[in-house]
Amino acid sequence: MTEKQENILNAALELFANEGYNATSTNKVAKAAGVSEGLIFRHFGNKEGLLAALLKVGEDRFKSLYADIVMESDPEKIIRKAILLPFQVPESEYTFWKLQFKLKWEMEVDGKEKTEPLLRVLKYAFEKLGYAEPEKEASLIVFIHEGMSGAILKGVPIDKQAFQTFLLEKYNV
Amino acid sequence: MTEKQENILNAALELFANEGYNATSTNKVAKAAGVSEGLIFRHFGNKEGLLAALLKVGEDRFKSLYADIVMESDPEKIIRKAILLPFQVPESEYTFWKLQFKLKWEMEVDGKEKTEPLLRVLKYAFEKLGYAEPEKEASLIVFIHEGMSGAILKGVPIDKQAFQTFLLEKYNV
DNA sequence: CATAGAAGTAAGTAATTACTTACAAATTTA
DNA sequence: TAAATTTGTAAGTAATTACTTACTTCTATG
Repeated sequence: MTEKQENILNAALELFANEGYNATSTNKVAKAAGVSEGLIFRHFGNKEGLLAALLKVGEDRFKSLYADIVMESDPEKIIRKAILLPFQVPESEYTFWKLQFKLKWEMEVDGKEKTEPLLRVLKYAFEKLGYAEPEKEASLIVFIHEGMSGAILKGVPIDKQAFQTFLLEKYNV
Repeated sequence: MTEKQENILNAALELFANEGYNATSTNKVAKAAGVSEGLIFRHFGNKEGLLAALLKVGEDRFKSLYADIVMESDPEKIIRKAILLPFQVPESEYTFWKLQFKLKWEMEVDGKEKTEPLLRVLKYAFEKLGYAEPEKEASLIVFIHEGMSGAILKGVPIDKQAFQTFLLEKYNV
């Protein structure tokens, strides 16, 4: 991974996440990266390849985000960790997650299968704790995640610390 | 509003909502509407004007959606109606709402001020009912709305009837 | 019915798009 | 150090883009 290659990826991430994939030309990316346009195609084949390279990095980020919680066995801790999840994303990664959310709507990158392991472990946790509707409780957590994270990433001002406490108390965890 | 004008609006709605605004050329809209491309510009000025015309229709739809709940004074009924809100959107309007969600991410159409009246009335209701954190409870409802509606509009299969009951019981309304 | 204005079209336009090609410089390998 | 490969660029390309122009057809009204 050369320096210019990283410049391209950084510029593309910034532009795709803020202006959108379709609204960002390869020309714009090249200029922002301080690189000739041809180099993008040399390294990534085509515009989609550039996006794919960006999303590849994301896979690991998803896994490391879910890893800790999926391996947990104590149901209360599972729910606690699940609730804490969106609050633990460092602000330095917001651009990346904004891209994730944007693509979910701009392209048909569903992300449905990405939340699937989280849903499964949450369902298990709610089951163990005797909730009447464990599957729906699990979905509800994910919906809250999506709604709240979407708002945060779009810049709606939220007292994250206070909201985190609010949710933890709601679920007694 | 002539017939061809409506054809343009219908075609644009369908294409913008499913393929995205930036990914849809005026040429594509014209062909889908069975109309010359020039007619789009005669009637709507430019591509943005076409989008604006589409969103104008939406304002009324927002208002009629919120009207019933904002005028309610009984706190329990407010919460009940707020929860029912997303479930009452007829499937025939899904394309329109998909466009709303898509634009929120594709352009910087925030929609923050659109949920503001709902937030206010919900905060009032939770206050009256003695909830400790009425403002956060209100936000939570909106987050659930956004997360759930997003999933539904993206085609994730959900038993809407069952989930509606689940939420109503959770809030005892 | 005459005529003005609105509705509609076909065939353009310049600019931008994603992508290529031909070639040079840097770096690795033998 | 010579050869091969990789990294990089400048200047293209054809296709597509949003939008215009010049013109014709419809439709309402005095």
